[in-house]
Amino acid sequence: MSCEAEVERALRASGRRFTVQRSKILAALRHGDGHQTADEICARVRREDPHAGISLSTVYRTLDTLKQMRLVSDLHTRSGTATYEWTEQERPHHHLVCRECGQAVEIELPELAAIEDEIRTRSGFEPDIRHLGISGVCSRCRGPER
Amino acid sequence: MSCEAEVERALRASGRRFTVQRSKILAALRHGDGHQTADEICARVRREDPHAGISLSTVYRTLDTLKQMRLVSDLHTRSGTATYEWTEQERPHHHLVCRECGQAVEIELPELAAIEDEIRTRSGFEPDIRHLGISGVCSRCRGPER
DNA sequence: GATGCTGCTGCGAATATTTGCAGGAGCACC
DNA sequence: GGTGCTCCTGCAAATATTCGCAGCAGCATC
Repeated sequence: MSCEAEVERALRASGRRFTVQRSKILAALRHGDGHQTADEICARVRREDPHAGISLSTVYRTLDTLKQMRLVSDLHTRSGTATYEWTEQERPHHHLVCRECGQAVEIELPELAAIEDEIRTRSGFEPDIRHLGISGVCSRCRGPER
Repeated sequence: MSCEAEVERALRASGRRFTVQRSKILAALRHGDGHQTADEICARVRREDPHAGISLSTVYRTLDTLKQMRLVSDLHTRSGTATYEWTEQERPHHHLVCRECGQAVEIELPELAAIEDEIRTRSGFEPDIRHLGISGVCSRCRGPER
């Protein structure tokens, strides 16, 4: 899913439309450095194409759509602002979010595949564990105490 | 941690204070049926004690504090409003949140303990996987399609 | 039981996010 | 290339959540 055409196909396949705005948001998502807020995405779109303004609502709505299509995942840290990132299908990863300092670190957890199977078998729910936000305390914040 | 006195002790131990407001929010959290929004908690406090009003900011702030103390966990579904619940330390559980209909179902996943160890060993991060929101598609929403 | 330090609260304002509605624009079909 | 059906967008308003600040209230200490 590295090419815009594929996203377009996916959108069409689910009865959605491929619009100029969506295309631009897509580009912004992929040109960005991973974790961007809705506001940043909006600003980036405007920067890359100063003429075509785009409304923040549209950014939120598009992100929501892409989230439902699993092309984008979001992360709520303690900062009060959610960040979004393009889901690299090649390398799923998760985030360890420190409860103390709010820092988020990436980690890969291939072991989770087994849990997915477990859920699928036990409840009929089709889980999508490709981007968890796991809370806890990072080693730096734990350090001084113990 | 079923008794108010214990929470009081935990608060004190971390240099925080045990206030009337916190006590009431605590009660509301435990008298409620599990998943309440900040607004509902605020309303419940006011209902149980019409005299002492309590501000919504305080509810949010207290929830944040309790979250940091791991006594409360939150869940963001697609509805745009977060819900909070008292963390039953006796029976950790997780939520399967359907991407289509937004419904959240509880599930127990003791297998996650192994993943916690894995994270701890590999990164020094002390994870707290006691209440995950796992997104996916529930069996009901999957049903009609296939 | 008075005092002082500092965390907590309430309030209002600032942000973040969602939603209703009317008009515009994809896209399938002719 | 025109038509119609819907989905999508922009805007503004509604909600949800956080934050700054001044005053109040725990709690430790005397």
